[in-house]
Amino acid sequence: MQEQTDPPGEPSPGLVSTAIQAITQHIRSEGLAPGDPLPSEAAMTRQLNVSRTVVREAFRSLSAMRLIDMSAGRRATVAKLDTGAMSMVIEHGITTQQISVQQVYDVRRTIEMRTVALAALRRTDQEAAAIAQSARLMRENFTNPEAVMEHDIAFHEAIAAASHNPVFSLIVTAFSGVTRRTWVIGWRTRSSDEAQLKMIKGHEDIADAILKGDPRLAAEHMAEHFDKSVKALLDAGIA
Amino acid sequence: MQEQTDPPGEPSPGLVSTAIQAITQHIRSEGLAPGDPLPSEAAMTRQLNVSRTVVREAFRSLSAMRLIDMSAGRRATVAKLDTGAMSMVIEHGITTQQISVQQVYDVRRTIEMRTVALAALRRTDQEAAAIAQSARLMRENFTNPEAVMEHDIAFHEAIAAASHNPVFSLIVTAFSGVTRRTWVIGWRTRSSDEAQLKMIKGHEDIADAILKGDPRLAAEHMAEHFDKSVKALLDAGIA
DNA sequence: GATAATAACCTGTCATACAGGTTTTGAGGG
DNA sequence: CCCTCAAAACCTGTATGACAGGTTATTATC
Repeated sequence: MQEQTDPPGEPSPGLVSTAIQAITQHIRSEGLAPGDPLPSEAAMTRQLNVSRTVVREAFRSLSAMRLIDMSAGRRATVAKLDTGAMSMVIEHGITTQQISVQQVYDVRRTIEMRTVALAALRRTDQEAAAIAQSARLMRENFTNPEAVMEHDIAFHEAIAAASHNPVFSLIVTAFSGVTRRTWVIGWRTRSSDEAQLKMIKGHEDIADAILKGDPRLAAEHMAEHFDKSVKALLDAGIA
Repeated sequence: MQEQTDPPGEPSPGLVSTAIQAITQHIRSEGLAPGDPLPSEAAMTRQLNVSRTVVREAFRSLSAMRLIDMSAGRRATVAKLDTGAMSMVIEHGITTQQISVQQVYDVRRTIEMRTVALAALRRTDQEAAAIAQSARLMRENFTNPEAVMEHDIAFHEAIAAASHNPVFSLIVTAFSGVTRRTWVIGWRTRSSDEAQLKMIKGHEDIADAILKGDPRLAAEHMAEHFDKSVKALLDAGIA
């Protein structure tokens, strides 16, 4: 069923790349859905006429990108959409100073102005409650920065989820890692309790607007929130 | 210099994951920049006390995500920001029907409304010329759909580049793969030459607005462009 | 001191082995 | 006939050793 006799013309971009393509191609052509099993490594080894080493490196690569799930004993399965790979790319860009935190915030602002408007229009009651809940937990734990941060992140992810567009969720979640590394800096800049509570109030305003189903108001509050956050980071000297 | 004697407490998420973390950690702690060389596989093998198999799978995984570059004989090096991984994630989402083309277009619209405005404000003369050039090439090759598509894609990527925020470029470029799979459908919907030329005119309007440095006008034209594109896809029955 | 040959090092691929997991099979008992 | 449970078959995770071929460092020669 296959003639893998190294057809001439290819400068051989490596067997592993070929194997990766074969696997993704398999997913595509078989129309596999998340959870569906992939061929075993042995099967792939036979099909491609390469060593198990090559096949394994291909599987492992796809697993690293979270396109497939692997676990001992079981065959690999098609994975649900996951933000793992994107997060790593963004983190890599940050740590190697190819992108700045401020640039990430600009993108976040752009995207979240949209997610918050969509959320106001499309949120279910349950989603609105979850968003409000995150804001409330920020206030309740406000003496514990770490907790506030996690609820803040959950807040933004919940809004993205309520936009009912998983691509937005994907991107917003991918940025969460960066947020975890810089959040505290912004928090510290808001030195007084008053300033910190005001920032929390901003979140509650957003949640309210979403609950009321007012996309314009929600976007307005979100813009304000981001402008203040960026200002806080700039005050702290973040490039 | 290392005590990798399997400290208890970890439920062992796999040696490869550990190795991946060790490598990214190395990049971080050494402050490596793109092009800088990483330790050899043998060195990593010794440092982590694992087999070369494990280390290789870790390197290969990072290479698949384009965080590092590998080539035979040479040591791996830190990679420049690349859209490879993101593209694969998006494609995976599309082929497994976890996200729809329309959802991608909504995200593109959101982002490109911003990139076009930024481009109008920050573009260099050279960038403005490149953008205009892509639009012109669309018109010149307009009997060759494939060519028009490639210049269309280049057009949008050039605008993202002119925004001077690599994160936008990253995302826009990641979507190019999806565009390549659906573009023709939208083109065919514009059955008459007139409709097709009108669509090209839309691109020229955008390029002009960027050249003039008018962000508002540019965003307006971009919005119009996307609305028409989405309409074309919907007319063609794309979910 | 420049150049070319050589050695040392490095990655790419293969074969094999074995330790656990997981699913399948099948025998035996109710 | 169905249920239970243990053995078998299959699968992935990791280790080891080997060798081809590419790249860099070394060294000998002119």
